[in-house]
Amino acid sequence: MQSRATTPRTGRPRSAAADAAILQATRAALVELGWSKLTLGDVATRAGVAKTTLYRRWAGKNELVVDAVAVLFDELELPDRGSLAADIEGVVLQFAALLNRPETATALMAVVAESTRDEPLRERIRTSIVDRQKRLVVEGRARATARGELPPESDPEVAARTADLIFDVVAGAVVHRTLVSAEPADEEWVRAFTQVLLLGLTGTPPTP
Amino acid sequence: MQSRATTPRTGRPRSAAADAAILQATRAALVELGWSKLTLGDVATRAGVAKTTLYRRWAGKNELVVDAVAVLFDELELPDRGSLAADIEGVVLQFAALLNRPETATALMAVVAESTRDEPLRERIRTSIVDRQKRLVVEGRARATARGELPPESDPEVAARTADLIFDVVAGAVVHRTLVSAEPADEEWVRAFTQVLLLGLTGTPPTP
Amino acid sequence: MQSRATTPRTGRPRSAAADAAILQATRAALVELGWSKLTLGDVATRAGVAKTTLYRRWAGKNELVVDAVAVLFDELELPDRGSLAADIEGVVLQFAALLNRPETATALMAVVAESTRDEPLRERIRTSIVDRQKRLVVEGRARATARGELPPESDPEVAARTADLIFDVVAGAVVHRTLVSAEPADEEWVRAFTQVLLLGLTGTPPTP
Amino acid sequence: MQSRATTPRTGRPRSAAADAAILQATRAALVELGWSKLTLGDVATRAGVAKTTLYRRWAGKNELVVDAVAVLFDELELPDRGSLAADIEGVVLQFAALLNRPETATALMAVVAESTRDEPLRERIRTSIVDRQKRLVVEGRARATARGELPPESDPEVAARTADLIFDVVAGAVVHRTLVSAEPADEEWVRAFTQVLLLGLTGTPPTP
DNA sequence: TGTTAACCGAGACGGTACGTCCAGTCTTTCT
DNA sequence: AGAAAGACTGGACGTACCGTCTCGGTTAACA
Repeated sequence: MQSRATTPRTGRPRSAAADAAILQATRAALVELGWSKLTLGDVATRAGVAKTTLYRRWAGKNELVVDAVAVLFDELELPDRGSLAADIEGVVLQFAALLNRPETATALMAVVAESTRDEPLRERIRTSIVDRQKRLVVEGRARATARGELPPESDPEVAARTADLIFDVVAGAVVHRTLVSAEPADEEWVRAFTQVLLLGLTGTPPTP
Repeated sequence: MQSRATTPRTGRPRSAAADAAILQATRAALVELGWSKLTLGDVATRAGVAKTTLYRRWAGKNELVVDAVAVLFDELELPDRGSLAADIEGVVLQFAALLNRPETATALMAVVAESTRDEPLRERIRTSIVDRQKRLVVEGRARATARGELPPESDPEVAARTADLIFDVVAGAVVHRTLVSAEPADEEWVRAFTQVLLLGLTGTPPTP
Repeated sequence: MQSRATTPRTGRPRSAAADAAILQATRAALVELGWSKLTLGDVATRAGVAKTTLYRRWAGKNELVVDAVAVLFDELELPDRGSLAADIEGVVLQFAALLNRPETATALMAVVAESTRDEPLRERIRTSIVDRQKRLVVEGRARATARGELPPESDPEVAARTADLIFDVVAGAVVHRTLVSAEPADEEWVRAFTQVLLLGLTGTPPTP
Repeated sequence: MQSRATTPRTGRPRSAAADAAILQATRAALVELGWSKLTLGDVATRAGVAKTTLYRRWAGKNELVVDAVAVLFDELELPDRGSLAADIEGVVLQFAALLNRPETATALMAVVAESTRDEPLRERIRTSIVDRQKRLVVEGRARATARGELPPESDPEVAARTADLIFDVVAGAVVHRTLVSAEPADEEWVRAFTQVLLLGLTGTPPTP
């Protein structure tokens, strides 16, 4: 979040409680107001903190919101449901549920929009949110390989490229369905999507 | 754009040139400044128009930008390239090129973000942009059916659902690749993506 | 106050009522809070006016206060009391009373302090306040000359220099007595001061 | 660093050098920035001292500036120039020169302005600056009496009142001339002023 | 062919939020 | 216990836009 390299040894240390309170207040404000009506002054007030304290730690609204929202994405898990199809369905449903929370979808899209003009912000999004979730793809793939559902991939570069592709397809489809088409990513849709995806990856339809 | 039902029978009619100038100026401002730094006062100045004139025609920044950007999406075409795989690759590349234009990506994401809190805006996006592009899916499907690449679908509801799914997968994947992963949707990626998609839809890999 | 030369012919004209309300509110705030605790935001609120309106008309606190206070100095008069001594005593007492009003003394000194670093402000003070009051000296002198109490002065430059000197002595003494020495400029003090001044100017003590 | 022999047995003693450095830095900042742009943080930095140290010794900006400026006024002297007129001219010129120094005029006026709302500050100004300079009047008067230029005054209360009046007239006139009228108190003006003052006090014009 | 109503430009209006700066206090470590 | 460093709360600053509201001045359809 902040640089740990520069170790200021003197002076009053920054309040760790303030950080937590600010991120908490940011999420609360996102829920109530949405991205565009969220103001840093209001966040500061909610957190019981002066505006300057907030600006000392984050460069602006975008950076703050990325940090506030990032932690929510770490909740995603990949419980072993016995088959690749079931695993995919499970994680996609979790992801859809996450995007339906009022603080995530609007914030994520807005920040992504800003990031098209702001390279450091894009980098922050990538490291704080995106790359962290690729673990789900890698893990699911490993599990399916162990089960014999997928052939092992020896070339690591091909494996990485495939993982990226899967990630973009899965995350993109869910986001688009939820936000742009504005239709629910419910169980029925998830099942249909999983079937297409699995068939596309393995050439064989999932066995129910 | 505006209601034509109420027919003002007297008085000076609105300048048609102003509309075009404003939309043009909006796109120019988007290119230069991006969504978040675009101001309506600036757009008005660029268009050589009073702010009042602008507000008389659009409710706000979001609505204006949707209209300004919508027309760009109508440029997408589906030239007959002889096979379903080639058709898909062609349109996906067009879409990727469109998202790489500086005025589209940032504007689209920002407006989508706003729309999560603004039902009329969501509706406007859907009618002005999203639904208009589903024609590409429907047309491509019909062409592939005629070629015998896809079996005919008798149930119109199933057809619609499948079209929606394809649309979300295609559009979502390209958007996510371009904006979130921030990697180019180049020919190599498009070929890999098309292969997965086609296999997922037909159970058979595309024949080169 | 503002330039009358540039006559903007288009656009909504500035509200004349706003000007009056702002100056009125400024004086009220000076009475309650004094110079240093007066804030432009508070003045705007009191005047029922937006902060921007205030900044559109005045460059800052200093300029506003000069304008707000200047009008008070125009209340000074020189009633004919029959003799030069009585006239001087009368106007000095008025001046002392004016400086005892809570909105004047603190504001005037603060603005003068600022003006030592701000030439345009100094000019504004001079034209809005100082020079306007020299009329009292000139008028009193003319009246005394007509009465035969003072010899006529033919050289206008000498007359001007003498008027300036008298003005500095009178205004300076009263201000210093009131603000720096912080003693009241009461009738007794004024009488003693007038006696010294008159003797200094004419060589003859005032006749009671 | 070694403690000196006189070091108290407990606690670190206050640095005497810090006091001098702070006052020095205050004067330097006044010269560069003027009263209104002088900040205590900046003074502390210039003095190589922590803000805490500064606040431990002075209550605020006003008190600090009074102390920083007071010492300059002690430079005023009353060298014996042989006649009352010459003595007055000498001290008035000194005073005018002092007020022309950039750190004095602005600071003095600002502090006086504040003092109209701050009784302790007024008291501090009086004891630190004003009353200390009345010695000049008293001394000059005694010298003139010894020379026979002024009659001896037996009643001490009358003497005090007269001294106060002279002080207000002299200081006030010079200050007003310099700061408000913003004209130089040069030799010509001082001579004219002295002539009026002396005639006012003695009934006889000064003998050149 | 003149009315006339809706349009147009310009720009001031009341607001809201911004991001910065400074005052004055507090907390930490070092001397 | 005092000092340096620097984070803290709180509040005003002056700016930028927002979306609305007068103004004076067109302009095209109707009478």
